Amino acid sequence: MALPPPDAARILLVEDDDRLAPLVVRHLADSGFQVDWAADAAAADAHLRAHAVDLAVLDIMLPGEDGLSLCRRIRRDHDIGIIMVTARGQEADRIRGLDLGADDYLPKPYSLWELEARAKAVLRRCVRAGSAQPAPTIRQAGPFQIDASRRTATLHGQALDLTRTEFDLLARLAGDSGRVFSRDMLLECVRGGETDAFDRAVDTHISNLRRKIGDDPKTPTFIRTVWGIGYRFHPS
Amino acid sequence: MALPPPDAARILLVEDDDRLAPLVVRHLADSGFQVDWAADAAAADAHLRAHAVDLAVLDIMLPGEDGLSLCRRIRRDHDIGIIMVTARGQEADRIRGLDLGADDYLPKPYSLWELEARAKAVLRRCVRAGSAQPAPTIRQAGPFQIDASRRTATLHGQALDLTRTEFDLLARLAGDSGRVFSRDMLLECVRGGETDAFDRAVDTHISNLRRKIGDDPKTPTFIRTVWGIGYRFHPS
DNA sequence: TGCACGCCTGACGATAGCGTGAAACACCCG
DNA sequence: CGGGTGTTTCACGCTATCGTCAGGCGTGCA
Repeated sequence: MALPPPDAARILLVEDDDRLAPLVVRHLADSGFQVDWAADAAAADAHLRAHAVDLAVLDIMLPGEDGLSLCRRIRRDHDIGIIMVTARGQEADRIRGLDLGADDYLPKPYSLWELEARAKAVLRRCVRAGSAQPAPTIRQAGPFQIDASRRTATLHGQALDLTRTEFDLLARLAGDSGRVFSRDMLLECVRGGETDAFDRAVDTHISNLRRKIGDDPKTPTFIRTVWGIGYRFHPS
Repeated sequence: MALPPPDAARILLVEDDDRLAPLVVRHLADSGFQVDWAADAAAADAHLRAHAVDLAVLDIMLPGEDGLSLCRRIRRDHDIGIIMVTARGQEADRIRGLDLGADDYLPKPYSLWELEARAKAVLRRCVRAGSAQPAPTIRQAGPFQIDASRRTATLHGQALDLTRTEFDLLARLAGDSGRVFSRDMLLECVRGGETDAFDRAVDTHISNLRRKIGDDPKTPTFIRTVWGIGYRFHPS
């Protein structure tokens, strides 16, 4: 196993399965990360207090305190990326994980390659954006160009006629390509926190938005449904 | 952040560093410039095609196409000032030798005041050199001509009889074509921040202004309503 | 002091856009 | 393959928002 470079991103894997964890550690380490492994929430907490970490990969199912409340606490106390890992058939948990501030989620079983790719994506976003999220006034996302101060969006140079909500949704999604957003997160972004609307209203806006940008909902190119979770934007 | 004056020079910052860029934008805006921020060359290109810009500040290190070829293309296609920002001091000499047509060079790290000073210097030179440049206080926006110092406005050469507020509104809106202004922003720049008027008062002035410039409120050409947000000026 | 002008406000339709429910459809899991 | 759950879409009622008008008020000027 190659020694990671001194400036390698530091990942903390929180996973109680002691057959799986060493494999993950090994793979991520081979990919150039500096990886530590905690088997439960208490160990993770202790490690986070003692060491700098850039990204936490949390299994939801943990002995003792579960990954959800750990996620919430990490998000509150540390400025790091979070990827939640969940066993299949835990839709509610997955959804809540995102709302607790996870940057991405990964259903089990996942390929190590997939985890590596997502870890890199999240780290890229974290390093560049930090916790604050200043957005360029002009942003290019694939064939889209989104101008925040003018509230205009173009696709292949063609101006889009979007409503307020549609524009806000597109700007939020495209502003963080690849990141998964739950409906509640999107609602909050779009309505500024206080609204009593059902999160299903987001579906309607996404539907309208897809129609306006010519995205076939059966095989969407840009705005992709993450089943049971929400939506993510894909620039290509 | 203070709103820049309507006749402010327009700067396009092309910088991919999400931590640095907002600081620069903020500082330049506070210095009285109108600033837009593009995170990569593609976004910058698109913006330059669509909007008037007086000065581009380019980072050499950009994702995708680098700042050097972007600089060359801007120099070829647009008659605007260019300041290149280089990552390291020694590169500045090399860049200078390449003669890409930049008007000035700034090595990183630079102070915001230094950038501000150089921007002003370059803009001064551009204004002096370009014979086609209108006098500083007079701005052309589509068929409108707005003279800030004399506080007069003409449409197709025909003088408009505007009240003080109407003129300020028109000057502010037309001074940054396409940009969306909320009623609060408009109120603030018209009343200088000290007023307790309802933002709906803006609607009345817009209504009166539209009548005077012959803009049908159902299908406005120049002053367009952005539903739920505010207003924007469109020169065509 | 009286008048003219411009600004603000409140009221009143008109309407764009939003949220909701229902129905059709797609997807996951056993 | 079938049940259950999540998603897409549609039409419709509702609300927030907008455009306009008339009236009151302050200000500047003659």
